[in-house]
Amino acid sequence: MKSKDKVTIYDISKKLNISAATVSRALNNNPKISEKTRELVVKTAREMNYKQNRLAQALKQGRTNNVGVIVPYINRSFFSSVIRGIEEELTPHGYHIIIGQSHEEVEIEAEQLNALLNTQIDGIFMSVSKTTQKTDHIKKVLEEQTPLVFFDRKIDIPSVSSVVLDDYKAGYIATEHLIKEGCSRIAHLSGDINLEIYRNRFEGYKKALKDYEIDFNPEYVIQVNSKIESGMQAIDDLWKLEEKPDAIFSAGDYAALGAMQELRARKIKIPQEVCVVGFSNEPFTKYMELPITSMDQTPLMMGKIAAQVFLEQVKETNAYTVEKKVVLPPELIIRDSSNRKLLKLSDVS
Amino acid sequence: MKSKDKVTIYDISKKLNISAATVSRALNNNPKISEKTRELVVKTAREMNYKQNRLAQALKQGRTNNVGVIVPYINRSFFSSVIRGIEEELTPHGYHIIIGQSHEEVEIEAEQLNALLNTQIDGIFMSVSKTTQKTDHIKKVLEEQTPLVFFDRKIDIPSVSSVVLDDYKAGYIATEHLIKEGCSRIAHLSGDINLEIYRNRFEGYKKALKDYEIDFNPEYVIQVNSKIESGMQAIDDLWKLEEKPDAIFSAGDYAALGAMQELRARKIKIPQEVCVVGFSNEPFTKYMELPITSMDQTPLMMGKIAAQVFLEQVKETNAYTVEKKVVLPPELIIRDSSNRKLLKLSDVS
DNA sequence: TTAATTTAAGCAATCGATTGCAAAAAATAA
DNA sequence: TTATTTTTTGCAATCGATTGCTTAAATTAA
Repeated sequence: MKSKDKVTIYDISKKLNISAATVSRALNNNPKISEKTRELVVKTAREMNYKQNRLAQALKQGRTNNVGVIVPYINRSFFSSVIRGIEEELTPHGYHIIIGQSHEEVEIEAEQLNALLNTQIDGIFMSVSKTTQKTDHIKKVLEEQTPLVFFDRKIDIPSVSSVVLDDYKAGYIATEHLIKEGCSRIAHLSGDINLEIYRNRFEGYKKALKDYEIDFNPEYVIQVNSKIESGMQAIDDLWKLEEKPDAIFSAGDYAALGAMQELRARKIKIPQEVCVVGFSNEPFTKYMELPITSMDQTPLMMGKIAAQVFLEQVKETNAYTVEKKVVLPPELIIRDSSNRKLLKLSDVS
Repeated sequence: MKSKDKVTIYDISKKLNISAATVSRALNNNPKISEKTRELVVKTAREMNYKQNRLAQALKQGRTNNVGVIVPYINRSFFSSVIRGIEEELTPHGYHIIIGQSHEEVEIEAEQLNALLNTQIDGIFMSVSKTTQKTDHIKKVLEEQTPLVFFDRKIDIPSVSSVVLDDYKAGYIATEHLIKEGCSRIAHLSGDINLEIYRNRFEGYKKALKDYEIDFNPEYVIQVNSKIESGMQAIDDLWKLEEKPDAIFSAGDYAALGAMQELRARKIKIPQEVCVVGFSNEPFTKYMELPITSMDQTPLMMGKIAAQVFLEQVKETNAYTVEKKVVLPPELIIRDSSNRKLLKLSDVS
């Protein structure tokens, strides 16, 4: 597994009795090289099966054309879709993507970040972990002058760009939708309040209640994680209340699913008695027999835009870092779990 | 975004009035360096916030500690889980993963492969695209002496290791399960026969029929893709037959889902009238109200084992390439869509 | 105290490609 | 034909870390 007898520009230069500098220039279409030699070099390079060593080039030029992406887990529909978006936008520009998972642990996140910086990547995309409170490890990235773009889960640091969903609006829209479906006792299954995104969804929820003059009831707010069980537990808790909710707005699809399963187990009809709205538009929400209304976060788009922000940033060569904060509009995908109107129309089944 | 005033070993050597060689050795725990100087260097390095430039190191040592992974799409539960497995196994060894998508196009696959080779990765993991027939671009990897490990979708090339599922057995088990549930007219929704995995599943299906003395009926075999619609279409076609099937074994979960939706639309009871078995154990199969029986491919495990095979391969320094073919056992996850027994027991709902 | 041996540290080449500056070659003008 | 300008090409340094070989320093033996 060693001694890869790689062809270098020196091999080509020796064969043609010219200097390596000329070979390099010829291959890079430097105008100072005559057409004849260029063609000769290119032809010979092909014949000798020459492959440029991007490592050496990177060392000399100071750029690797690699970018790093750090997410909590890559096998989550949302994150892998964002990565796909980034990849599709960046590949045409010659970039490659190196991925790392933080496993929602800030320590691992810091390690991964450090390792990526060592590797001399040209930029970093990241969605912070739930446990990320301190920002020291992230500030180190900035000290290195490495462009950083947050997506979805950001931390507010001056001069750092980000692409996020308008979670406040999303919370508002979801709640408003439920209100318009005739619900008034709307419970909210919130995510970890440590994360800005969940705070915003919660705030949007409260604002909608206020705008429609519905009293906010703190008992209707339950904190859940992204496990199905926590959604079931939430229903268990809520149904101990005097006044049971008539709608659930969950900040996550898995909790929404758990809630629905528990509701069904209790023979509570969805959406007739209780409407349910989830968040993330995970693939399964669509495929259920009773498809779940959910908030789409347009992950592909998010990835592409994050990539564009990065590209702009590296283009602005000498410029001061331009902070760019992109906020994407959420899109509520209304499905049966909260669609009473549809039910009345097509009362087939 | 330029002039990253990076600290190098030369900066450290200047500050301490020693040579860069000594600094390098000290940082690498070379025994030829005295304890005093080692400590001094390490301490100073930390103070100066020195970060090793892995690019320069890689250039010198001829290894980058980067490996490439090429999959059709990364935002598919199966593939992203395999990648996660590879990542978890390789990160402790200091490796990083660079990913690329082929979009199921052999041309893109070849480009990605080429780009990765340029980047000087230390190895490649790949799952070939559906359109991959020629293997020229893959043989180039071998010429470069770069370790290659196929996972799931492989191509038979001598001396190349692979980690795959025992698809033949999987096909057999799934079919046998259906037979034992009392089904005898078992249809098979097959994937693209160009891929070995689908051929094997099909063969396993046929063998099970044979072993249980059920006549193979070619009319019961329909080729589908991984779209829900093709599963619906398949039912449409099958239900035009004189003798309708009483079971569906789909080589993919999405087609299975489509089939179930179409069956339900036709008021055909699952599993009473028709049993359904899918393949891949996509997350949604579990979350359905009528959960779908599916074949688990243990993707995390597959990724980890592929990584182990790679690690062994690079460890065997001078050895001839050792071809290693790992075949993982499939695991049938039996759920309601094919579980008539359960139905009789707990006839609650 | 001097010679022999061990230990620590430095010199300089190397990995492969790039690029400013200088030199050579070719083309043009005088 | 010679001087001048323009094109081409080459020299050598550079990016940052590593390592074989050599030299210097420290330690031990004589």
